[in-house]
Amino acid sequence: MKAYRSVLEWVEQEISAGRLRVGERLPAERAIAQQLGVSRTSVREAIRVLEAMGMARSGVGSGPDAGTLITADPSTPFTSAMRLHFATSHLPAGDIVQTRLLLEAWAVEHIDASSPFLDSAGVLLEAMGDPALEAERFLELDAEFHVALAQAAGNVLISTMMGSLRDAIGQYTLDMISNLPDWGATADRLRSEHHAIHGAVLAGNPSEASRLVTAHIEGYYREAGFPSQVG
Amino acid sequence: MKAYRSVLEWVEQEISAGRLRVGERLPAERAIAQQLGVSRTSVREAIRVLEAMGMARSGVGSGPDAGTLITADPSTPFTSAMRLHFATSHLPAGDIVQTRLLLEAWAVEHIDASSPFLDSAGVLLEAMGDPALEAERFLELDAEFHVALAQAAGNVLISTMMGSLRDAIGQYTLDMISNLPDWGATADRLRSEHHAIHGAVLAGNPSEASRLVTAHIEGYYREAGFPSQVG
DNA sequence: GCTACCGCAGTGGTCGGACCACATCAAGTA
DNA sequence: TACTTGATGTGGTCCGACCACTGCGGTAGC
Repeated sequence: MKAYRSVLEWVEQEISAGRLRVGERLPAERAIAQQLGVSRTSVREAIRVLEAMGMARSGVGSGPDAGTLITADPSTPFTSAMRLHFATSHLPAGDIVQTRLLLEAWAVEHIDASSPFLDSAGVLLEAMGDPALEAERFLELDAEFHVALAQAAGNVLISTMMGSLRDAIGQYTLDMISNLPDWGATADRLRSEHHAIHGAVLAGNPSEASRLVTAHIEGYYREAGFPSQVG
Repeated sequence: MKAYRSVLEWVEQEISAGRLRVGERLPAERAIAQQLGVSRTSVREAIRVLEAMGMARSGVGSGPDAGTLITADPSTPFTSAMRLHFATSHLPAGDIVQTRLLLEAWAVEHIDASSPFLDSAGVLLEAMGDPALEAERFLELDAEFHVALAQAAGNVLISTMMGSLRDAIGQYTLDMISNLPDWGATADRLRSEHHAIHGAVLAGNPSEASRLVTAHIEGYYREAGFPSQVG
């Protein structure tokens, strides 16, 4: 058993047993090392892993932001893992787009009409209306809009994965703009499609919203000449 | 910029540029440290993170298994991240089951009938036929069967996530057996449902397969008294 | 008495060096 | 020729040191 593994196990046990809770602080590195009979080096390696898992966040100094805090941010590992594996070319972009399509269609079909995230989506919609918007900024807002819709469905796992998928292929999607014959025209089309989706959700028509969002995403990638078949 | 972050960035750049490929070896820790002007400690912290991401595997000694190898195993980060976050109770089991349901229904609906994974699924089906099987072993084979089906759909991301979801709530699912009135009867029902799903897939009836697999999963959790509503 | 400053203490961040366990390979030896 | 043994290079672990940062409290100056 590697030393840093035993530290990870200890932390996981403490969390599972409820002795460590999200928002609380881990003991100081030197204290953990002494308690578990390992070196501070090994403790630090374990904390690095926890950090990569979105389970911890370290801060120097004293006071409320100091020490190592237990967090619960599932998006951290998803995003970075997806990005890295996408970089190895062992995770095809087509698979990512396909998955995004699946999650997103499900999400708009299961939206809670009273969710405050629907309002956030509306605000983003307005922000995207600005015709002077740069393509890059537009796509950022676009991504936020879609994630807001997913959040309105109330499944943290699905909305988290969706956001991470979008992040992983963000640069990729941006690069594809150059394949478009007329970005302005495309942006206009995306705007009206967004409003149609938002409208269908507000009108309580989930199946129509699902149909629209599927066509919306497929349409964009098709227009931009996405190399692999989706949907 | 933290030192170990710069090491991670360097590795990611090397991979993106194609100078490091999956299956190749990373330079020795001491060499990387010298090249990037950081301490070996920082290099090791970065490698720990890569390991947690399923991007590397370290081995001691000399020879083919020695050194740090670049790998591409997306299931590693998903599984451990999901397990940890599930442990914090910030990731509801209901969300996990719901997601699994979504992915699995999609998978059986998009199966490539010529995929060799369908044969693996058949073999697992036979193995599960043994009436002397322990419940724990049965559930393991069950999980493998479902993952095999997902693999037959050809989307690595979806099959990977499915396997990880199953792992994350594996212990949970196992504990739920004690809620069942009669495990033997349940196992028999699961067996026949598996055969029906497998049959529908082989018969080229994806929508029926999707319906069956949804009922299959929902039925099990409902019977075991799953606390939250699914589907 | 009040205020501004300064140092103390405790945190994570980084470093260099040391030693170990392990696996291979080549040189030396029987 | 066959076996032994040492050299070499890898990751695994530990230690001790020092730095940067932050908050708190005591202290000097007003």
